Amino acid sequence: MSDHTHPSPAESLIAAQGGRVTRTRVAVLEILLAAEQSLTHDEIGVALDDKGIKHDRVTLYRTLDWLVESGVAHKMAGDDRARRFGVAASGPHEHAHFHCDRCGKVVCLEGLQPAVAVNLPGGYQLDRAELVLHGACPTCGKGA
Amino acid sequence: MSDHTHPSPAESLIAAQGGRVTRTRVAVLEILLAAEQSLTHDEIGVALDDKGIKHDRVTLYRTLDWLVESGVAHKMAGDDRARRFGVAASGPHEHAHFHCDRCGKVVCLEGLQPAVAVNLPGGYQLDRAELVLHGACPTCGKGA
DNA sequence: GTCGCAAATGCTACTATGTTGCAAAACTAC
DNA sequence: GTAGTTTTGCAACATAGTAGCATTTGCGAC
Repeated sequence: MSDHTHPSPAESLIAAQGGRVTRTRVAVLEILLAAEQSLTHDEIGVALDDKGIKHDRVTLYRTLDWLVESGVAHKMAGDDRARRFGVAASGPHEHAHFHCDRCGKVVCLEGLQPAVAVNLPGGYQLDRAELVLHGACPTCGKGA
Repeated sequence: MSDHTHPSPAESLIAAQGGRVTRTRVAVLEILLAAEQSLTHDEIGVALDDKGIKHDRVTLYRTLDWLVESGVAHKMAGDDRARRFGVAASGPHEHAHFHCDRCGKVVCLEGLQPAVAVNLPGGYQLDRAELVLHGACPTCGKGA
């Protein structure tokens, strides 16, 4: 489908993970890269429709799963039962999330990881910390 | 069912919220109070069976919902799609959670709230912070 | 004590989210 | 172009949570 004059960043990112460059993966990754906030399966599916990319619900799940396993994307459980996905930027998992309680959007706050120098009680072994901030995003905070 | 010689802490806690003292609510709250970790609907349902309390799945959902709305309990989204519930101790929402990546259990770490002196980028209004620590709990950490 | 009312329960059915298995199609290497 | 493996698409299934409504039950009034 793709002629050799398409060196898009999404394609090379997928190829670097040792995966096949398919139209679905490229489209999904481009959507994730363009989005400033974490997206649900449903939102990505709609964006896929806008692009005119034929897709299946299951394929989308598997594609997202592959992206997460490859370390390209990251998934997180929101307030409801829908998981959200976003591109994992430079750092590994070391970034915080901001959840707007009004519009429900979730944005990734890169480059800020507080000192989680918590005094753990027993023999707890800390591996990584996940910080979720709740409040109002700039858009919603301005209106109210 | 209950004679007036039953001044259990769970009963009085429910009554203090202006709710009716039913066997289901009392039993659920006692289970939550006795549990050291957050429980899923399913786990609470099993515990309810052990107590011999007849219950319905929907009733359990509504009971937990009521407890959360009353401020007695708090709910949180875990790694999978199952929400977990625990009793909200002294503090409001100001406590961290520890998630064991091996056994999947979630415990509430009371009395530790790190300095979330995060420099928020735009006009974000911080309301509250939720900290989830990942790693191994004492039981799992010892075994491996 | 018992009567009545509102809250809570229990049931069925339904929606939403995510998963599994397998055949067909597409991507990559040769 | 052909072969081989991955990925997709479809259908069915599994799990988590919700909605509506009739019945029961706690609780106050009488």
